[in-house]
Amino acid sequence: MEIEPTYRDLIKELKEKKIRLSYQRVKILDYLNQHRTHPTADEIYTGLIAEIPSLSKTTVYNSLNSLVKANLIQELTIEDNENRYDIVTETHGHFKCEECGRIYDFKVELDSFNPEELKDFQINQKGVYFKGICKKCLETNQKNLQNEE
Amino acid sequence: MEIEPTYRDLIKELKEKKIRLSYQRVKILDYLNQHRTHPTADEIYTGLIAEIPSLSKTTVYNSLNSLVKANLIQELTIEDNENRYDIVTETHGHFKCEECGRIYDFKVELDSFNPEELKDFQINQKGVYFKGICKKCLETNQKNLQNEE
DNA sequence: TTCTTTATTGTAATCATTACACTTTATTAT
DNA sequence: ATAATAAAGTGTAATGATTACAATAAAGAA
Ligand SMILES: [Mn+2]
Ligand SMILES: [Mn+2]
Ligand SMILES: [Zn+2]
Ligand SMILES: [Zn+2]
Repeated sequence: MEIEPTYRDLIKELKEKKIRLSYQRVKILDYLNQHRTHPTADEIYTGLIAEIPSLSKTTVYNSLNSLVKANLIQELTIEDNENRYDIVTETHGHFKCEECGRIYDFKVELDSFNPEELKDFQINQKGVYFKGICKKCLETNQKNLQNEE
Repeated sequence: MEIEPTYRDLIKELKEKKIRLSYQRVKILDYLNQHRTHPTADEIYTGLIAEIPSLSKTTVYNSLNSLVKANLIQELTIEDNENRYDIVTETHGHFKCEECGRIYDFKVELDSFNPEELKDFQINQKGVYFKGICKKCLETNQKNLQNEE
């Protein structure tokens, strides 16, 4: 696979971490870049299997773990039964709708937030997860109520 | 099991939700009240099996789910492979040490924080999870380095 | 007590993720 | 370029937390 020049230094950095940017991994990265829905490993697998018939689900898991370790992507643990992946590695909040399951991004300023209780702690990662019902679902519910009358 | 008078109104509220405060559930609640370490279902089971030899792990899971639904306890999803439980239901932050696994509480003021992106969303729950290395582990690491010299 | 509902228990099933052994591909040395 | 070495991909089996299910027990209502 031809690699664009802009990726040169990235690849170099990965080489130092001994993480190769293989065909499969680039495709997974590309999928995450085009699908900003915070997909699961299974969704990524299903989305790529047509284009890469040889793809193994194990490869998806292995690749995602490598990419997380290289800090190219972020792993989200919102529900206990599924990990999700995000190509945006900067700290931001995630809202999961308990009705439709969609996950929304929102801005959160946490750089300046260092709680007293964690003084002298080394903080590596900050996660903010909200749950509730999204605007779309609230509107749908409202319409259904009106139709029932 | 004899129930203390202070629980009277609580039990009434639970009755309305059709959730009975059985012997096992009270014991689980009591365990969570005495062990503020955010234990897993398995840790609760192991901690109670000596006192309640008939206890089933399924009961622990069922009870925890009922207590969460009744909002008597809170479910924490920090890592994907284990849910943890907290008798403190007020919103607060959790720090998980990546070295020793301990989970620390910290204060977080989120009542006033309503991100622009979630305008018109119904927010039911706010979770804040930090990860890193705790003070104890950092100090231990430091000592080990000194001894190696 | 008798009827009805809810809870407990043990076992089997589920399902996301990982372990493992093998093959393929990429990198390095000769 | 060829051979040797290291990393990655693949398929299948294992793992492990959680849930489903059916039978039994306990609690509440009548
Ligand atoms: Mn995101
Ligand atoms: Mn807590
Ligand atoms: Zn929704
Ligand atoms: Zn620690």
